[in-house]
Amino acid sequence: MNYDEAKMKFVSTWGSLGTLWGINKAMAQIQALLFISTKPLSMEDVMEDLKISRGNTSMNLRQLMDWGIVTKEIIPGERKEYFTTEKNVQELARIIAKERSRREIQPVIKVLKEVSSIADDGTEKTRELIKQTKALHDLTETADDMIHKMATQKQNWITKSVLKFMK
Amino acid sequence: MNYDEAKMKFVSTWGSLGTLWGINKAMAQIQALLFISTKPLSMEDVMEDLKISRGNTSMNLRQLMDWGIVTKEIIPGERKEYFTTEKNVQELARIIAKERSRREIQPVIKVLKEVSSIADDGTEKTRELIKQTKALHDLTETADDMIHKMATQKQNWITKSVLKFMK
DNA sequence: ATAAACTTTCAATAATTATTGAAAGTTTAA
DNA sequence: TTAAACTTTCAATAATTATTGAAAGTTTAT
Repeated sequence: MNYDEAKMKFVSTWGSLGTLWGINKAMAQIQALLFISTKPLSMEDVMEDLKISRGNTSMNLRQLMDWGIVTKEIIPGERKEYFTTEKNVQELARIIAKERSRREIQPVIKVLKEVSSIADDGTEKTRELIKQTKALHDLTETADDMIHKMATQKQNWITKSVLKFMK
Repeated sequence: MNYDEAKMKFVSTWGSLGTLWGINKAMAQIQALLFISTKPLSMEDVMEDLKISRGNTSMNLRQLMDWGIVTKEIIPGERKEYFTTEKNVQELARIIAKERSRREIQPVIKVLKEVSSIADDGTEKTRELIKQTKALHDLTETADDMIHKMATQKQNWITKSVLKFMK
């Protein structure tokens, strides 16, 4: 496998993994491209490389900036805008975990709390609803908390020692 | 909020969260319905409650069974098939984590390994590709490992003490 | 064996989501 | 100020994904 093949394979695989971290294909591919680039890329560069339209590129770059994963880079003497992504995987994981939590998990936790707080009228079905949504609430909250804390860890040793401990 | 409102709210919220654990809306809603039901439900019950077609119900129940989250229940003297879901949230989390890992994360780890193993031809771009995909490989593998181990924990104390430790 | 009760399959259709491209908007240089 | 270089917006369109419903398939009771 040569460089170009490897690059393509990486970009398309990472793109299809987009769903896993809740973003669309083009967005994930653009990020992947920037992630392995040795220098900032212009919109032109991205369009050509991924063969996607200008509008698509513009919108997805904007979204990546909203997520805080990509930043504009001004290159002196250049008219075009250039883009870079966070290159540190640990930091990348932190940002993604935080954003997904805020956008998707927190709202669900809120609903689970509301639903599990309805008045217990003594019927079996109400009791079951309360019991089960409460359990989901606790699980979701714990998992969210955990992911957040893990992603926040600046060093890796703690993670590794926890893993070892859990073996 | 009364029982019916709470139920609806829970089912639709859980449904929209489907994407988070990688299944579609109908599938997540069916699971949610079974999760708070005090007794096994027939296909008829599910169809009526969620207002979805027979075909849709059948296909999604089958998928839930493939995931290992839902099981058929034979009720003596009844012709219809009845369905139940795993009621223990911890066990549910374990199954979901395992399946998602197998279906989505493992294939990506494999590609990252392949891509990060190409020959280093000494060029800057190749070096960057190798370096960055290696970092992603390690991160993905560690995260996957971690989630897997957490979900496997039968008791909760260890999780709680780890969280406390990380505060 | 047959028919009723039920489930599955799958081509057609609907709903949703992503993408394009061209017009409108913005910035910069002269 | 104007025009070239560039970016953004958004209605139209394409691609993808979910859903339907009816025909085919299966099981069970008689």
